[in-house]
Amino acid sequence: MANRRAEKMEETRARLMAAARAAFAEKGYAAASMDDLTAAVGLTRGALYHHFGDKRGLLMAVVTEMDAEMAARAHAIGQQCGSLWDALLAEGAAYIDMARDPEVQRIVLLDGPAVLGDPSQWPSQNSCLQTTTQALRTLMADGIVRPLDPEAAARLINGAALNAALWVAASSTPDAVLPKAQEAFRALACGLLA
Amino acid sequence: MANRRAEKMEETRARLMAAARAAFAEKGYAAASMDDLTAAVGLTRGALYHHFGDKRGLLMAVVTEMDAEMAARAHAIGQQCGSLWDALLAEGAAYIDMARDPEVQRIVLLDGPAVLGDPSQWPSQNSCLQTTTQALRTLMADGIVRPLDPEAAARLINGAALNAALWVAASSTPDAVLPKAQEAFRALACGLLA
DNA sequence: ATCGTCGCATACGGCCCGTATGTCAATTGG
DNA sequence: CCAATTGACATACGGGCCGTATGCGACGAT
Repeated sequence: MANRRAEKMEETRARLMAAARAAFAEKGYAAASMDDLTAAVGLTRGALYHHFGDKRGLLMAVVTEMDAEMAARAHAIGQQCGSLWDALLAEGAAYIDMARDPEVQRIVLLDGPAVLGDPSQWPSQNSCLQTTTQALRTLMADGIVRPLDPEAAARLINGAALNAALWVAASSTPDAVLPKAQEAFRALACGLLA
Repeated sequence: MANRRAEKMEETRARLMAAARAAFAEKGYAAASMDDLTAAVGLTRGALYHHFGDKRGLLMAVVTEMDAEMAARAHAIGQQCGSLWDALLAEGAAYIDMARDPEVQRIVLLDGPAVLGDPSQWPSQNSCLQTTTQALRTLMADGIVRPLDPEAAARLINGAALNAALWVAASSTPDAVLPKAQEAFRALACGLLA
């Protein structure tokens, strides 16, 4: 069967992406050398260009993967809440929390937008944003949130959370700052209520 | 007098920064060639490294300049408002509006954070953030804004505005989207009121 | 068992950055 | 008024990295 070949191919692909996550997070996108990156998993640039086309393609693959992971995690946390509104708040808080991960911060929040452009136009469609928008739409229909453009509101909410996360992560005392950021986030979000 | 020499030096410095603003805005930081950039104003890389140390130093100088311009402009707009609260809202809206400028967007909002790190730790101290924080502190003392960490609230407000601006700028119909973004911003900000 | 396919390695050219060195004008001191 | 020095800027060099073109060897089809 042609299975053996495909399996191995998938494995090298996964190894390259894992190495990329580590290298991009540690050195930053620009300073990460493709030679070093591939050598770290016993391959060469040939494999990389075969799978991802170019350096940017590799970053896009990594960002898409991480974006999906973040969305899944936030969604799972939201599911555990009673009301949709509480779920929205919880997802925002979870988002802030996840951005404390240096890998997420550097790759998804800093280099991603700079290299790939506006997140809302990524192939992954920025899943976090999509779920938030949908939740807001429902909440507006139920009269819980005041009528606004759902996408605009989702954008601002996510933007606030994102910057809060950056602030927390860059702080010298992240654990002390985190609750302040989350409290301010909750206060801001209440501005959306009807 | 030693003046003549200093004047000429300042002029070349200004010419380099102007060329850098144009090149960084058009090509992006990574893709901007220092050879091309300096040649565009009739100089060589020698002048550049003499004045700014390295490529990053040039970006830092440009960002600092633009950041100061933005802060001054926002502050001027805020001054025209009757109440401090209105001023805060107006400054936020002005911030969103300014970020529609592709130069600001690319240099200050995208490449700046990616290359120089967290904006709140820039030498320019991100003047926008500073004024916002101070205004919030006063508003809290007056009981207009509910008690929160002023820096946290300022961070989130600015973050929301920033992302709104990116969204507007990346939109295919910026003029149609701008009012939606500004309305959503005002709604969010009301969450801070006591 | 042979041939084609393709995943991956190797080789090459070119761009760009940072530094070290050179040069010439302006300034200073006598 | 002139020589020495400073400093702004140009030129030259080395190294690294990316993208592409080419080569090879293994796996799968027939």
